[in-house]
Amino acid sequence: METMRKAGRPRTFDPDEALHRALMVFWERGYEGASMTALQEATGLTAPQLYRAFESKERLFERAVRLYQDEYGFGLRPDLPLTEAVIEYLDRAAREYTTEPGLGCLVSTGLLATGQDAEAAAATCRAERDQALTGLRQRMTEAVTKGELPETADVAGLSRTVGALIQGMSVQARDGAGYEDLAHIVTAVRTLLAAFGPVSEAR
Amino acid sequence: METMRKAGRPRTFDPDEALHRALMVFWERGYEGASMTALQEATGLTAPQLYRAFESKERLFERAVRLYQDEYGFGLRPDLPLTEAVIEYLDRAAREYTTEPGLGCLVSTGLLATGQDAEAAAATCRAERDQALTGLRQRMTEAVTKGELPETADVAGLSRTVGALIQGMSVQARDGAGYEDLAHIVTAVRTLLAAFGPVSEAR
DNA sequence: AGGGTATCGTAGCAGTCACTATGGAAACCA
DNA sequence: TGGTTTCCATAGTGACTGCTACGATACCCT
Repeated sequence: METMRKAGRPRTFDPDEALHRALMVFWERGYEGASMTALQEATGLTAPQLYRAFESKERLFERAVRLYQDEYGFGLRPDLPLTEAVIEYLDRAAREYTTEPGLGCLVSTGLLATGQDAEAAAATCRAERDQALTGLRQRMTEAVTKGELPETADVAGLSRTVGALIQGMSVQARDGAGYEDLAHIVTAVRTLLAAFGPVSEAR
Repeated sequence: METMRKAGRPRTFDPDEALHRALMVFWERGYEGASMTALQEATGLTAPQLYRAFESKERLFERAVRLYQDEYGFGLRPDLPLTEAVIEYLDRAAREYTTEPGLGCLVSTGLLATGQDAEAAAATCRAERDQALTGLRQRMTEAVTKGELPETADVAGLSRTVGALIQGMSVQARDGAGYEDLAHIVTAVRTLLAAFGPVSEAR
């Protein structure tokens, strides 16, 4: 399916590629730390080009976050039993956060404290974090109804705990931790969860 | 012990109070988000007053972080058995991060991604986080030699895990979580650790 | 009283921020 | 070919950034 030809002078650049490069800058430096001039240099574009294609720095950031979620985002695998899914989730985070750019998670540690001018961008990240947390909680309530977890299980607590671990791993990845460092966390959690192995397999 | 009287026109303000108010601004908005004008307004001081007293924005931030650690910082209580100390630590974090300003931990979530001009301030926070992690690890190696933990215990893993939980709790506090929310994490961890209760009490 | 010293308030520094006005150029359709 | 549309590149915009020169002022010590 070909994109409809439109009138007017055609673009001389690929917006998707520009967005990807902008994402990398945001990922590395955060929203406030990524100046428009830095974004221009990284994309090889002029300011008007960026603004015509993405409207504003905030919108560009929103698009970048969406691209990040599409390209690098992940969640609990639905095809695994809950405890295994949690372990796989944490291990995947340990791997993803420490490989390639090694900058942790853009959403988790991207935008936490800012000036009031970046309020909208901060809200974008906050919403994304809330959504991730909600996803965890939903999966766990499912697990209770499926009998994977006992009725007495503290769903809110477990989901927030896993979320906190992910976010903390992102912080540590930003501080230079490698996979082998974060993998220790995964094994520690595995050991802790192993004590509940019989529970997770009982119905 | 009186502070030595010195020559020159005396200060018309209390540097400690100014530092405290500056800390609050940094805490709320982060290093980059806290503009000098915002700091001036919060302290009620002029720019030259701030600069004569604190040299630069970076040094002011360093001082603020040190004050933060003195005033709000905490660690594992050495007078408790390890597992209890961990629980107390997490519960205290849940309380501290969500009460008063409710902004989480300045160090954990203060400065993660920034432009290159804030590199020094970011290094300050990173060093502080490393130190916290080291403190946890030392306490746990002690616990192994004391027999509180088995020789096979993964000290690096446990310390990083507790650190990650703390950092994650700070993120969630910034996102608006209250004590009751974070307390769920504490109880979840307590439940998980309870499975190892016999271990922590065996020698 | 007068020198030494460190503060004061006013005013403004150069540089960067995100963003845009403007006129020409390259595609479309009639 | 003319009209329309959308892009291009150049060159800025005002507002804000962290920071400081400057002359006056208020304390100490001799």
